[in-house]
Amino acid sequence: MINIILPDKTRREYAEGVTALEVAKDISEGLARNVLAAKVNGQVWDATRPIHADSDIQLLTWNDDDGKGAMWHSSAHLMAEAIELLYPGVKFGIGPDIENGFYYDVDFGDYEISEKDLQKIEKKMLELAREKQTFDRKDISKADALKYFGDKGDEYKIELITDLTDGEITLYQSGHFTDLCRGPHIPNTGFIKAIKLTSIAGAYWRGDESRKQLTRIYGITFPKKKELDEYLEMLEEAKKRDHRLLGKELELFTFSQKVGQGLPLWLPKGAELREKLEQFLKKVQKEAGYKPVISPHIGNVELYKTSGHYQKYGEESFRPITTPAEGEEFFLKPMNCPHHCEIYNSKPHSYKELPLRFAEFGTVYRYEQSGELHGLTRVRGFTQDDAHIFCTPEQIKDEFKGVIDIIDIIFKALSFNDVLVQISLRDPDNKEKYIGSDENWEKAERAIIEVAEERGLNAVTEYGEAAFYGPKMDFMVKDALGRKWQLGTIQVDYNLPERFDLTYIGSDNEKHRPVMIHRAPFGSMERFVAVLIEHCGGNFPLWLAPEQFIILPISDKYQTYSEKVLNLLNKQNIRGVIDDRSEKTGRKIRDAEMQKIPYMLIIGEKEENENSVSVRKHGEGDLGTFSIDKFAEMINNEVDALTAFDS
RNA sequence: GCCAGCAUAGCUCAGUUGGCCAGAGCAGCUGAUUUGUAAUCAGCCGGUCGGGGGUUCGAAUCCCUCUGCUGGCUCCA
Repeated sequence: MINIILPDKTRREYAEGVTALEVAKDISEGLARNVLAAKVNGQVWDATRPIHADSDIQLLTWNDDDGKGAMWHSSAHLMAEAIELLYPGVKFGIGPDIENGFYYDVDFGDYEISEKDLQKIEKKMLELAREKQTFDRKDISKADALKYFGDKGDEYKIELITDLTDGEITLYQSGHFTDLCRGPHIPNTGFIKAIKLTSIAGAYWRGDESRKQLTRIYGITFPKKKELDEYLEMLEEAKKRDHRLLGKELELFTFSQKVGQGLPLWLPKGAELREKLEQFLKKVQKEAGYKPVISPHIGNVELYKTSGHYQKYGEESFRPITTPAEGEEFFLKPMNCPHHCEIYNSKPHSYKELPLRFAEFGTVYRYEQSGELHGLTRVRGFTQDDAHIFCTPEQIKDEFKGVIDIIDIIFKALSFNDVLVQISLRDPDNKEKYIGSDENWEKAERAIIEVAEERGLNAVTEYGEAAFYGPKMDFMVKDALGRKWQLGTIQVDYNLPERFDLTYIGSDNEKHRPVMIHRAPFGSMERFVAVLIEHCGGNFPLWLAPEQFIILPISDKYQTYSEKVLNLLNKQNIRGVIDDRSEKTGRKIRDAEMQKIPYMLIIGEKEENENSVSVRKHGEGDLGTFSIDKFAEMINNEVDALTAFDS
């Protein structure tokens, strides 16, 4: 007999060789029907795989990420089976589960595969799923595995097996399909009730562009048809919120082939929005003791040789600009920090001045590969809401706190309520990869971890993810559709202070090396605005809306009064316009609704007589009649509610 | 950068197997209308069909090439 311990610490006795599924059945039939896989002593296992020793087990269902993983990984096998039946002789690469579904890389040989084939494969998959094929695990020796795939002519699997250790190789067979796989899998394919193959694309074998390109088919499956429908609806909604589409519709930004790819042009409304964001952050930063600095868009090659960026990126970036007479070389600045280091170096510093915080909305240019460019999220010219904090190692913790406060204020003002944090530390087994003293690293890493704990941040710690120059903390938000976006970042840097020979005079009258902290709460204005557009679907919070209201006069008889209202509101810093077209009110309302303008002020005879406005709220409808002052007060209250912060 | 797909008016899109001056709706302009909570009517303007080259009696349509966009891959100081 062996002991099985469940997550609630209850202990049950079973015969050796019991499976997680049998344990589930013993608890309740209903539970057993939902078990996709299990965790045995922290390791993911097939629900049907025998357990031979005392173990802690956790049953995994569709509600667990690992349960979904097992389901999608199994779906990849199911798809491979369908493909093999439909296109005999194809060869398979790898087919893992991913965050939203799964994919399989396939070498289709001479078959021509396009989007149209996906339906056919889906249909076959559903057919096979109904057969409730089990996934049977088999241990196999390396030699036998090589023989099996050798006979099949599957060179990709052979390459994979070659890198594996004999004794650790397993195959899984489901229906007609046998795959090299470490598992785990769901009990049978019957759990897969709804299937959607979402896209098809090329992918290099093992991500290496010198190797053959395989066809990657992405898909997702669900245990219920309804969940697939919801997922497809979410995709539709995401399409509607695409910032490239809304950017065009709401006239926020554009691109021009003539200006150059990846170089965004901000239109008046987009610029208004961006300026509001910048003004807000500037105000917050001023309160937090930041000093504005300004640096030019190019820098001498020597600057980047000192910073080290030239050695690392000089060859694969924009070519230098050369002066005609002297032949001096300048680079478009890819970062602001080298300039800021020289600002620091412009005079000697005392420990009493630290921390020094230099802030700049600095526009930088990076040569991104053309295939990488995407709307505003990946561009070649963008503006970082950058700042560099020069401080002592002891001050790192407080400075992190200060930056986190700023990030909190900003995320709150923009209703990003779901924030995830990643702490990236150095790889403890590979310390020589990093610059800076052991002591300093330990101090900084400890400070970051402590701050995260004290602030109760929803943080995960990744070892080996730090930059070579220091540990960092990255902020991710989940948008209204649950999609994750990486935004702000805080990074400790021991490298640049060294390279630029930054110093301060300590209380001991000796020279010391400051630590530098890079931080950008938004990340870049371009990327942030893109994420914001998609988060709110173009319905910007009132304080950011390029036009907060639009006046809709019933007829041109009320033009004078409309202008008076406009002036009164403008004086209170409320932004708006008048729609003085000779259109019917219904039409003006429709257009204003489509432009997602927060408030529509309808003005006719009644309003003019009583010095009021009739207010309609975007997406909600008629709010009734307000005096101009009352309306202004309402607007200002709404703005204050989000943008107020404690300094 | 690589693979695949796409590119017709400011926007969204039609344009049969190559064949008469390349079309529609919206936007814009002009006029009429003076309008009360999601589209008033009429007229007009607007395109060397992404650029270049080729095949053909004839190309938006077929071929080559360049540019850009989209989806992936690789990359991201």
